[in-house]
Amino acid sequence: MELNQNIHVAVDAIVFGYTAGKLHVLLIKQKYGLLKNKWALVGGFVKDDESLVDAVHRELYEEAGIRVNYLEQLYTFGDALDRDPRGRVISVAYFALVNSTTLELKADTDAEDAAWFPIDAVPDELAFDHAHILRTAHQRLQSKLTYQPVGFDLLPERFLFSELEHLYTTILGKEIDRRNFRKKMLSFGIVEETNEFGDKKSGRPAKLFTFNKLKYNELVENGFLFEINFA
Amino acid sequence: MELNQNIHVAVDAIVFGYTAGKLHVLLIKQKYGLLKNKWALVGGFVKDDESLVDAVHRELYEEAGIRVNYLEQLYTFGDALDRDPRGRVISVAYFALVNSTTLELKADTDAEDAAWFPIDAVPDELAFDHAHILRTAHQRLQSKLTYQPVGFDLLPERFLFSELEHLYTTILGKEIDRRNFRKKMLSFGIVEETNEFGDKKSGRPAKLFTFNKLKYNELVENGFLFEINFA
DNA sequence: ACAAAAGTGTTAATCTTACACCCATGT
DNA sequence: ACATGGGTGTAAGATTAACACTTTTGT
Repeated sequence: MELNQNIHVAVDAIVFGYTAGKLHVLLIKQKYGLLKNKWALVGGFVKDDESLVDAVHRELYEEAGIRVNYLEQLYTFGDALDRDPRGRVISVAYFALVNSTTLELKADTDAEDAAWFPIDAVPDELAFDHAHILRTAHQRLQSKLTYQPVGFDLLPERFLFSELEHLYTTILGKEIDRRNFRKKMLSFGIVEETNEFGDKKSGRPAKLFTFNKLKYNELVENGFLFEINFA
Repeated sequence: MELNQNIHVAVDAIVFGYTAGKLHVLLIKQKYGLLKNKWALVGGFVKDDESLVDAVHRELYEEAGIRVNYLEQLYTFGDALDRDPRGRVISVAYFALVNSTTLELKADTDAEDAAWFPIDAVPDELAFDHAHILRTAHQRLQSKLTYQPVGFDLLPERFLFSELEHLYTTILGKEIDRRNFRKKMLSFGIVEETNEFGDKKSGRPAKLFTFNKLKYNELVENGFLFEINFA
């Protein structure tokens, strides 16, 4: 095309994981460039013959060696002309969730290091406008939690009800009535009791539950809306 | 930057207006190129030194001579590599609303013609993947209507309650209980009665109402959530 | 026996739904 | 007087919110 445009297109992924009862985010320490040694979101330039999602998956794999559980486009950051010191770059940001069982990471070419940070302990200064992007993603997660069953994508396939409860209270930063929460969540019919028990240090043994995604999709077809709120 | 990337960045705007009791969308007849004479959304390439929103406003002004009332980023379309026959182009799509009082249009350089189409009578074949983008935007409008007071951006500053009612039923394609709708809408305290009357052909004269945006913003600060649903 | 977390019901208050008649104007 | 759309209240049903004690296990 003869058009003389000099704008570059990147993708960035905000990957959330829930481990040790805390929300974590995946960051990469920059290996080269002006921002060397700063922490940044996983991301990079899109190839000419590659779709945006493919680019995200590629970067996630190359830079951190992970496959995500949930991925959706978040927002395209392209209003600040100087958001990248190397030139005009717009970033299509994606929001991703991984379930905490395998948080294995392998550092690779583009990254000196990849690590999970608790959301309340990310480095003060992130590269580019990534602090801003992260804030946006965190808000999206919070609101999404109430009207889409994304919490399950952060938990292992089998989980304790108390873990689910705790995930909600931690991420939303709100207290919750255990009885009402359980009643409401079970009333949807998308969370099922297994007959296994989780292993815990103390207290009464607790059953493991699973999320029935097929059932959920089926209900959605018929106009079901997931919604979980509490004062 | 030495990076050799050959991806172009465009913006497109889906502009909705509500006139004559119907939802309309703004389209432009292509003047040049392979898609000459096809109808398309307002849009074009982003300049190197221009933010994305600025690009949208510029295109809206250049191609249709309008200023919009509400604008938000919708989605970035960049997965189909062949969505634009001219090369690899990703489009950051914006969702816009204009209030129906002034739907003046002036055609200009990039467009042979600009016109409003009723949403249920858009041309069968739109340029690029614009039919798809339009569908996405239409869904966004429908869902947004229920949890954000965007309906007011489609109406004149002073409007009849029946117009508001009608806007909801038309756009959502649902029936509605007039009494319950009015009660709920008024209960928020963001719609105010003026002491003027609208002019109508027949029936009892009806008061004009206004949307108090300041009040709404104030309420939102304090955690208010607009929500309007009906079976 | 005690510490720790799991599991479980009821009631009051609020919100939602369904429903129909009178009112003010123009013709 | 009649046609047209505007304006209004109430009661039943559904949902949400508030609240505390018993159970099962490990130590």
